[in-house]
Amino acid sequence: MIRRLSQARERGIPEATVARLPLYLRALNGMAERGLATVSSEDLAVAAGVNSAKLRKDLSHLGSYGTRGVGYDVEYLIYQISRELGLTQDWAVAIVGVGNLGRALANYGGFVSRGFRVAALLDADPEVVGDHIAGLSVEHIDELEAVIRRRGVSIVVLATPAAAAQQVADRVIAAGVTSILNFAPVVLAVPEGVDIRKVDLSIELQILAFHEQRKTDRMTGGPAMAEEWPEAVDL
Amino acid sequence: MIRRLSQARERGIPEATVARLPLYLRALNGMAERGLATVSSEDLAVAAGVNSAKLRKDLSHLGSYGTRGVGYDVEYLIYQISRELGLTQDWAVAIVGVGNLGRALANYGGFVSRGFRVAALLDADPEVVGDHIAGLSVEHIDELEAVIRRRGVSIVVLATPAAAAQQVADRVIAAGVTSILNFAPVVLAVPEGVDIRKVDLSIELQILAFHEQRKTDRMTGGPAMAEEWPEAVDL
DNA sequence: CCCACTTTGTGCACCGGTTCACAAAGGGAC
DNA sequence: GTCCCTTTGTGAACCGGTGCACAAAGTGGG
Ligand SMILES: NC(=O)c1ccc[n+]([C@@H]2O[C@H](COP(=O)([O-])OP(=O)(O)OC[C@H]3O[C@@H](n4cnc5c(N)ncnc54)[C@H](O)[C@@H]3O)[C@@H](O)[C@H]2O)c1
Ligand SMILES: NC(=O)c1ccc[n+]([C@@H]2O[C@H](COP(=O)([O-])OP(=O)(O)OC[C@H]3O[C@@H](n4cnc5c(N)ncnc54)[C@H](O)[C@@H]3O)[C@@H](O)[C@H]2O)c1
Repeated sequence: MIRRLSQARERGIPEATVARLPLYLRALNGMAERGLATVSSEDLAVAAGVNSAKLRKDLSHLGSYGTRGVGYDVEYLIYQISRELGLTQDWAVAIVGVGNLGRALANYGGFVSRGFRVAALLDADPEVVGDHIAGLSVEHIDELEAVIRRRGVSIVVLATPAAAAQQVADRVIAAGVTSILNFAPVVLAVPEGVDIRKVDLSIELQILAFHEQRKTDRMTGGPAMAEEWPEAVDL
Repeated sequence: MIRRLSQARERGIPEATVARLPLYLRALNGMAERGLATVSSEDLAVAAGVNSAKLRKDLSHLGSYGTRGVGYDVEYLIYQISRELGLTQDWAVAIVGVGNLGRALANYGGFVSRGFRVAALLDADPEVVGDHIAGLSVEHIDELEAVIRRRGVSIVVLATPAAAAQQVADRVIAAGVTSILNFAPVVLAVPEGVDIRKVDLSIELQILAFHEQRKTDRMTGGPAMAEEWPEAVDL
């Protein structure tokens, strides 16, 4: 029986599933706070905003933790998902680039709570170095490698200007970090084995604008059916 | 010939393509600045960090703008992508919730440049209302509907605490907005026809942690092959 | 102990998206 | 005008992911 479970979990959870686990975890935490002991896939799916079959399939990748006819034990599922995501240990995060965004991130309490700890703030600007933010003193970028080593930093958040991001990423990777969350609007080139995730406000807005345009086009009849666009367009 | 193009563009660009167009646009802008007149799919693909076949297929959804044997005209392609994304008009954006994050966003110059204009800042805290940020005065949330109407706001950025997000979203949607960029860590329930995009720092970090754990597991031999997990785990 | 009811876990068909590989198209040299 | 070279645009195979639908498993009541 343990055999069957091991098989189910066979090295490798689909990427799409991994991306949803934090969502389930958040919904479950809400339920735990409200004192629910068990939850059905249907209810949890609604809370997480997904289809219940998808939810069950996702959870089945971790093992067989539900009880047919009953549902899932909330606390136990929280534990299993947390463990799968690696949230049972805590992760030291460094923020590089302490400007508008870097400060907001440093002051943000929301992620300190769940396994992540801001362990260092780094910046190149002598004006900024030494500032105290969220209980930390901003250190100089020259200290990067030393800080990463000393504090056991394993995840770096990049909040520098775009022009500096690649160069900082190179140093961070050379120092042994393999997980980077990048806010700078550049495509970072990184060696195999380094995970980059990017958050790009400007892209999100452009995607929204695209759909918004479609919606209003539809309203106003849109571009004519014939004569889709001008024969030639000068710039 | 126009017929064939119209057909290619037949109402509906794949979502995955839409999400990449801003990336191409950014790469193209860099090239235009460096004075390049034309670019091959291969070069542009490298700059955008994608496969060249994918890039060509993406662009083919907009029309047949390349020249075989030569490549794409940089300026013309910039224009076509901008137009497709709806960036030739400018979009009035309101930011609701002017705390740590809202301020960083308001001060951020990066997206004002490309078709987006921060037209209003709104907050519920009387302490914050009236503050001047990035040339705008923070207005009270009670003014929400009036401000949306008066300034022609069509995209709203939500940067309130999670607890307030749904309620603000409801009002914003009731006021006619159908495009929302949500930074609050909640699943928003919205009617059909409203586009929500979310940016969730905490989820990004959790995904990184998952992979980071896998990497270090691999190093240290990982969880034993047999006895995958304890028979029972108390909480 | 058995039956009716609930809910999980998953086989399977389907779908959007990716990638390969190549025919078709255009440019430039002579 | 012809030939060769480059590069696009796309057909087709493939792949990961989704959602339906249902058998299997477990619960609770009588
Ligand atoms: N502020 C936002 O809302 C926002 C939104 C989306 C994206 N971004 C992106 O995030 C990044 C930061 O934005 P911001 O508004 O905080 O910019 P900012 O200019 O306010 O801050 C950047 C900080 O990085 C520091 N820095 C510069 N070079 C450095 C280096 N080599 N090493 C270490 N630190 C260095 C600067 O001293 C500064 O403190 C930018 O790339 C921006 O495009 C910002
Ligand atoms: N700061 C970050 O780096 C960060 C990162 C990720 C996610 N977030 C999320 O973004 C949101 C904002 O974060 P923050 O750090 O800026 O929080 P914050 O508390 O600094 O700011 C929130 C602001 O929203 C205002 N507000 C509260 N209720 C409101 C309402 N009903 N209408 C209008 N305004 C209202 C508050 O007055 C406050 O000014 C939160 O949901 C947070 O979880 C923040």
